Amino acid sequence: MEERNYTIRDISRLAKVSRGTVDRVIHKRGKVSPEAIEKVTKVLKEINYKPNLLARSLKSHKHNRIAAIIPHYQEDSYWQKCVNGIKKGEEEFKAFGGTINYYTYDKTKADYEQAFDKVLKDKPDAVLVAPIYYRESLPLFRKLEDLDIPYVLINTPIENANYKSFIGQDYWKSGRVAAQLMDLLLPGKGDVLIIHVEEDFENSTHLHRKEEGFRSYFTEKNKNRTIHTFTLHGEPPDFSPLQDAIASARGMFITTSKASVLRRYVENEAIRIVGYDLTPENIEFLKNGKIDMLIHQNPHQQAYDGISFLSELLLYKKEPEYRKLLPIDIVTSENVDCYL
Amino acid sequence: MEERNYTIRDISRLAKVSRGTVDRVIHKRGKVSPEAIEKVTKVLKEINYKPNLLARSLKSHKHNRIAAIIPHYQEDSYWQKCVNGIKKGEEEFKAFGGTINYYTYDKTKADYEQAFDKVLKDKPDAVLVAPIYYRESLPLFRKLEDLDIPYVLINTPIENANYKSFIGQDYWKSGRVAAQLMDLLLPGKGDVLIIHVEEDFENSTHLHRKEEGFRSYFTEKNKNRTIHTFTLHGEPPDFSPLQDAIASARGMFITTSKASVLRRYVENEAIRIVGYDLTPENIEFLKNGKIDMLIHQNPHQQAYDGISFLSELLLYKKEPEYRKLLPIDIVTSENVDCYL
DNA sequence: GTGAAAGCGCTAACAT
DNA sequence: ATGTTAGCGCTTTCAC
Repeated sequence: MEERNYTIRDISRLAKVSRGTVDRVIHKRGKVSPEAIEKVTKVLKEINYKPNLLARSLKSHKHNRIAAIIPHYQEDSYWQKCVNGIKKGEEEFKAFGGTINYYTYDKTKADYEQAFDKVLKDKPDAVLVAPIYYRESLPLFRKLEDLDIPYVLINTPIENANYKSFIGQDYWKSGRVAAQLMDLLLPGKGDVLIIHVEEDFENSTHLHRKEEGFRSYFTEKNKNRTIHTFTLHGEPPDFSPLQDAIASARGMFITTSKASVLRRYVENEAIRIVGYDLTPENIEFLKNGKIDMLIHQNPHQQAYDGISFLSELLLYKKEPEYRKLLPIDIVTSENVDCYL
Repeated sequence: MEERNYTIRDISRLAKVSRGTVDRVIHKRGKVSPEAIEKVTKVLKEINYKPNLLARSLKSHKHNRIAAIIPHYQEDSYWQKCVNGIKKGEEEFKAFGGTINYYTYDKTKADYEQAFDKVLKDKPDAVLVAPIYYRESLPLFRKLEDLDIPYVLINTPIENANYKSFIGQDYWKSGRVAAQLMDLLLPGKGDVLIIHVEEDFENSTHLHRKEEGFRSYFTEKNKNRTIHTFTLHGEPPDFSPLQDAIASARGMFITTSKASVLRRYVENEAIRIVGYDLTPENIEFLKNGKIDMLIHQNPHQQAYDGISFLSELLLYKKEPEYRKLLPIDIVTSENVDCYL
């Protein structure tokens, strides 16, 4: 039981080499004879050496800077929660001598690219990014890679990028979950609408995946429901495309956080609504029964995990999980409070 | 932006005293002249000093030991998950030079007390405990307090104890959630049974609270359903008390992890079942539709958080949250995978 | 009451 | 190729 942790000094004694050599072997910095390498690695294995991370990072104590690139959050409760998660991580990161700089972007591609450029100029030690634009992201990521700056993605996965970690949800599965809930809410039959409220729908792969998941559930279970898809644009959205379909529909699956907006538009009180995200208005409607179910994407946790991963990477050189898929939380009026 | 962190040395220079004096002031260890105290505190305020936690804990590197007191887990998937959570925390804790010792107890009070005694003899630096016995716990906790050993509770809250933190669920609320789900699963009418499978029901306050929450939902919503409660004993449980009620019941709420056991007993395939915990058999039945919904108590997270809290307390003297209530996760066949 | 100095474990620069 | 050593920031012991 008395398993004191071995130190570099212990290893050097056991392997009968100097501390410097041990360090060189551990970090593969070369200039070591094969025999020495062998002796040291042997000891390393035998004792199952775990370096003292505290000491390691104390030594290399440079003032680490993380850049966080996220959409403007002042008027957006989803991204506000994300910022809260970052702030929570920042607290801890600060105590170890780091800082986080925020680079927010207006929801336009140009602004996104501009924010990114600023980051590239500032050369931080690591980057956390919520990249809502797919196509535009890849070339920007390449630049980070050229500068050897590690980066972590949250919320939106971008394929073919060499990020250290992606933290978010399996969107296809979340669509399946939504379908199951809808099915439960509408026993028997009843038409359902899938509604995307998003300007740049083509470029929003995650919404496509939600829809695919949703439809796959009914296909697989051989439930024949009529399902129509609509994409709405504008702020506030132009509802006219819905006009005809809404009369016969008994349920709506809203793939963005706009469930409450649709709820206000639709007069039929009995229509069942499943949506995403715990925005204040969504919560209000959930509590008074006007929205039935919400799926929680946990922006707070995503951001916090992202910062944690990066701090551990910078401080202790600990490699993060490549993909962290957060659970697909089902939220009702009864359990909503514990997700806030 | 160039906010380098100040060090003790900086402060000593600014206040024109020695590093030792600065340290004595910071830690209020006395033997300092009033003038020195004043000079130092003034500087401290001006620069908003944040000690480098890394260095602090590197120095005071005593080999920290945490004791984990939990029920035997070899044949119990719930407590196995708890152990996994501890193990995950242990990984990190080890890297900072700590160890965790396990003290498991057979599900009897005597064994619980015995395990506790062993802990008291070993005098660890901190204790994580899952105290399934209410009445027996308090005097044992007092002994920890006498020894000034901080302890954290998971799973079961014990009132009037001076624990550093409780991590678990709001059981009353989880009963409410179960009720809402049951209501959704049984549109309109249908009798429901509440079933406790527990030897020492009287001493299990958390089960009472689940029942209260469950009933309160229906009362509050003015849904008049017939609800009967049964408590089963024995291993395997003696089902005879159920015999009469089961024929007319359309739903069962099982307050422990034994949903699958009841599922196997009841012949009526159509009966709706809401239970707790992701045991392998529960998961199997959930996936093939024989159980409808499960509530996840997240033992893994509870344990992990508990260890994290204690390590941070020991390493950095960081006080944990007094109560951390984990979300009441609703689990269905579609989202179960992301909770595993 | 105060200051000087050693040392926690690891890293990297500098000798050899 | 290998060994030695200074030093990261903090704490604590030991002189004074």
